[in-house]
Amino acid sequence: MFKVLKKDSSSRARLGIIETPHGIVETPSFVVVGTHAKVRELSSQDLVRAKTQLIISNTYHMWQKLGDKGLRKYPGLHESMNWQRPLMTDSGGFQVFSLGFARELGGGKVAGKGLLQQENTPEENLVRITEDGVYFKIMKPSYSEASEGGQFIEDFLSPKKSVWIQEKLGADIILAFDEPTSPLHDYKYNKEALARTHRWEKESLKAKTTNQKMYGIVQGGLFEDLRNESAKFIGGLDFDGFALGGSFGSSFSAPGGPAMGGGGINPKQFKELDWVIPYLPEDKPRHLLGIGLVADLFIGVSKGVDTFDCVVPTREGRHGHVYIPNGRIDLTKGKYHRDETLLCPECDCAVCTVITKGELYQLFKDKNPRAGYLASFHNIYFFNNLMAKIRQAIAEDKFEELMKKYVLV
RNA sequence: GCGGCGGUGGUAGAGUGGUCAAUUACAAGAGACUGUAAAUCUCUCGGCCUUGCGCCUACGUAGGUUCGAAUCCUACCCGCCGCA
Repeated sequence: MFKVLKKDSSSRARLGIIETPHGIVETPSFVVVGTHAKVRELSSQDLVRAKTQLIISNTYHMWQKLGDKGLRKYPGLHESMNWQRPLMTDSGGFQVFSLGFARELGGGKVAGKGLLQQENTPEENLVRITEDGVYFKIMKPSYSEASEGGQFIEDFLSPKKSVWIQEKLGADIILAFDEPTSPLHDYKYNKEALARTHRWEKESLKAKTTNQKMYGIVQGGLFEDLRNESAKFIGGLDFDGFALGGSFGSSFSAPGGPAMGGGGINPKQFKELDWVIPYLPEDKPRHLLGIGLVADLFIGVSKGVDTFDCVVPTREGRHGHVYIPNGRIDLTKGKYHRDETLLCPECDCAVCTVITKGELYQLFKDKNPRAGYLASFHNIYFFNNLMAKIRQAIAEDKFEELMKKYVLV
């Protein structure tokens, strides 16, 4: 399924190919997030034009959307999305965190960073974790009506159920069901959660009845010995690939080096990767879950990560932020009102060659959906293209050189 | 000309004696966003500064009543509507 074509001489970076029934993925690669069987704003044609190789959709959300009945007669993500290229699905494990402790404790999975509303306004934890699986508190029939009547029900997601759903969705690569913890959780809780996650992952593997490829997920939070233990345990199971999940230290999310408008970062700080990757089999792909700012991508690659998924290019694009070679610009700022320069002159994507910053500014001000569409398109292209540059650099033994431009001190 | 209604911060529009520098929305400014309940969320938004529940100037203009007025009274100016 996975072939390493070349290893970088100065780092753990590697060039590879993931083979799937729907084609290959050249790695290192960025994975575009299409949670609801749709990358927001973009058509599958757009995604191809933006050099997308692999899309990740979500088990929990598709399950909520379709129900068990709908899933039984679902034609599969490939057909539904009109995407005949590689696909993967997340197991729903992340929602155990994002709808649970992320709401209750505040903050995101990267230490010191928040999901939205990081202020001290604890929200209701919608998740009840048991040893066998997770109960999600759902407002039905719709969120808006729920506030009046308070019609809540609980839906139960277990490793077995997650795998069942993922088999109905039919992605090429599926993920084991896990429980990510918050950076705010202590050692004791992480240890308990890790034991649970390890058991759930074994159950996930056992529950699989198709020939879809399944990745195991390494957890362990911010604790070295737990990460080690998890990498050894999960790495020793018969998964087709491995994902790194859960919470990460605050070194992630740094703006990067001068090329990205930051002061440079120290790769030694990204310890969670060093703790884990040496214990994972060399001949299987490694995916870093939900991480993907530009600096993170470079550091991840240098430490041996093959694929990354992240909502940043699409979400921030919709919010008016566009990634360019020397950082990020906010197109909703008044200074772009009459800016007649192309969005990103160095970029050869379908948007940048045509539209100016001023035009995009106006579209954002008009709340024209086209604004988010164009910005998302460019961002995805930018991320995919950056990964292509990284692959080329590894092939030409110039990875370190390229990384210096973007992230190093 | 007479009568009625109304003139509030960038805009719209609340407030009809004290808790009003004034609800709210929009606009504007700043920030956040990492396996997407996220085309979302947070903060600022009269001026000044020692950023205090501080000082000053403000609810068409000018006076007045009152301990106290965006709120009541008088005159004037302006706008809309009706009648001549």
